[in-house]
Amino acid sequence: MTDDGGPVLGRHASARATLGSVAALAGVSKQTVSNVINSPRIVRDETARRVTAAIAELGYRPHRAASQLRTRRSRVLGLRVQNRFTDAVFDRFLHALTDAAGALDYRIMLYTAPDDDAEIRAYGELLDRWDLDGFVLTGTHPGDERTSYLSQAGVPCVTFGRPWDDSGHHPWVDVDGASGTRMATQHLISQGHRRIGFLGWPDSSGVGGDRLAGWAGQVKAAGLPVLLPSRAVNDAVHGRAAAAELLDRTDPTAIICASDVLALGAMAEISARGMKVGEQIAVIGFDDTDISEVGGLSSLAQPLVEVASHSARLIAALIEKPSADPPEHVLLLPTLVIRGSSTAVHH
Amino acid sequence: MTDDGGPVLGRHASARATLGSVAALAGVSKQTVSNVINSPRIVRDETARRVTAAIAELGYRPHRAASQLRTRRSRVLGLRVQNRFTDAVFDRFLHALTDAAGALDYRIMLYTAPDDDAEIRAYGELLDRWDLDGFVLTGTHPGDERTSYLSQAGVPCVTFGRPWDDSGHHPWVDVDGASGTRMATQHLISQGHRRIGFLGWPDSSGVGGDRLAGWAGQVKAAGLPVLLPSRAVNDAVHGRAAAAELLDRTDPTAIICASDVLALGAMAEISARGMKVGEQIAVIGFDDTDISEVGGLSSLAQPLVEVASHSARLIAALIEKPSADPPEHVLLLPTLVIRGSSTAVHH
DNA sequence: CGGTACCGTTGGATCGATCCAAACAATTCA
DNA sequence: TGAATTGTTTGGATCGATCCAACGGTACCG
Repeated sequence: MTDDGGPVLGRHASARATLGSVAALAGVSKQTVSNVINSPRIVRDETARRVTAAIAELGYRPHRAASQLRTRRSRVLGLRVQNRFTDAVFDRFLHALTDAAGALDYRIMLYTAPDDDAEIRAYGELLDRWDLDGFVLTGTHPGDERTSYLSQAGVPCVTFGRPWDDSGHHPWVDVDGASGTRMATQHLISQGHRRIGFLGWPDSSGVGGDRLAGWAGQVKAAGLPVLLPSRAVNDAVHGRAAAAELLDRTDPTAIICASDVLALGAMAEISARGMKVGEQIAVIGFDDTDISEVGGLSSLAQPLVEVASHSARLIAALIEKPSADPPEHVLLLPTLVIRGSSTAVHH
Repeated sequence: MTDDGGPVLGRHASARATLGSVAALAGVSKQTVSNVINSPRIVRDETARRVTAAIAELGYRPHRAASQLRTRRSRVLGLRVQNRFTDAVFDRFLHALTDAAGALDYRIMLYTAPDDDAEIRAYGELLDRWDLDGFVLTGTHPGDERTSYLSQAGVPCVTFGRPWDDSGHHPWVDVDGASGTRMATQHLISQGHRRIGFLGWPDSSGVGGDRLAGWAGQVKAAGLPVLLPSRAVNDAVHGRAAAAELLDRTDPTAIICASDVLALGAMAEISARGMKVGEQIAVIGFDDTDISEVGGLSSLAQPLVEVASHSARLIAALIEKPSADPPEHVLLLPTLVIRGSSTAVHH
């Protein structure tokens, strides 16, 4: 079999390039080649040029496993695949994170776990066998023990989501849900609404509580009645039932929902009652998923690309120079995307 | 610092267990320990017992990078994160695949690529630097060059999706969309429908063509009019417009859609015209996403857990014994989940 | 002119598992 | 009993990159 041209797919080259072969071609030692790659400053310019040329000519790519064996650094981050994250948000985040990590030369390795305890049990294997450099955790919640476990073990991690109880000795990135629902409320008020309800999740702590608080605060600040929220687990069927209850009990002209899925349920209920979404009752969702676009649903969009790039940046920093500085926290604002569900004329 | 108890998190143990330390404890050579793990049959029972005990006592876990350096096997599979797969299907597949691969001691590593060419360009780096053992490809389509590229390079791969043109020299797993839409059509006929339309994607080859063919075949076989399908790119807005066009042009009493997203658009249009979905016009979607559950949309559910476990099994087999046997192909049937959108009384 | 300092470079040991060939033990057969 | 056979176990080299200690060379200083 002949070499089929170039180092595009190393597997086919007659012999894959190694530090040694590059060194031989450049007429220097292996160590110098390594230095050119890892600590360019200590190498003389002219030497560096020769080595760089040799690297290019051979299409040399450092072999991770070899490096990893010596340094105990894998350049791989662990990410748990959630069964159902906040709906359709997870896969967009996944894509953005893979990109952002890749830009810093990190890769994402997936794992699953039925619950947090199982996840914690899985860490040992992922660290011992695979040398993961760190974890990106999503879906933080009150009582979350994962971060304290990891930081105690000295393993770098970032969370997408604030720590809801401990003081947060790790870096995190989050989206300010309260500001989002505050914006949504303000928008509805400016459209003339006076009875604005909230359709949330059963759990009033964590993310759900945050989104609820923004609505409640703004409604109260405007001197409007704070209608008791209705609650449902995050699927459209329960959302619809809870919306029905909310409509019957509080007679609102607008409903802000903790998620698009709940909003979908609410819209279904409103339509089923022969009313028009946006005209008789305004609805605003959260997450700006496909659902929103179809249904003409106003919704709060999370800046997932930014969340991902900050996450990658923070964990890379933590891995590369474990500093004593206080960890950085990033809180981003969602964007209100206005569609027909909150702007059609009403009354 | 003292050893904080047990090998749960190896990083903290005073010294991590290696083949050597296990061998010393068991009073055998490193090679024998390795044999116990990798080729148990050639080791005497009593020796194996001693070694196994030592492994347990030290909480030994083989270090992948070391093994990988020697064997060129990483036990890692590459998977491209699609921006938008067939909606909400991807993240469920991802979860199932991570699980299924994990059960065979493989891990999933993600990568992104804007298009197929970029993906092919990315293979080199993933193979050379990371030693990926193989790829799980999704979203196959006519003209797909990824599989031929990989098989030419001798890299194992499985596809979720049939090869739509080449003869398929690689194993694949797919869901029989035509059978699905055939079942859906039959179901509608049994509900008394005579004018059954189809709302599909612009591209009539590949997945979309398959789903369309099932509908067309069954309608024709029943001696009913084959109404010219309407087509739209896969989002609800275009789906709604295309549904409007279909309703105007062919006056159907039922519509089968190539996806739930399109079905959502269709339902929106039907409601907007003051008609009731299921009563005046039946709708059936594809993928059985959350959308279906809320909207009471009948839909074809893909058996993603099975797809994932077959995919994992097939690629693992290919990696572990690259045989000359013809590659295995698995075609699974979707399940028709019947809801109100296709059963409410009509006429 | 010898000594200290620094800079760039080098050889060799090392990470932890697996490959291979050779050594050893147990069993069979002439 | 000795030789041939089969079955287990072992030492040492190896994968490819990085760590570390030591090297020769140039510059500067007293």
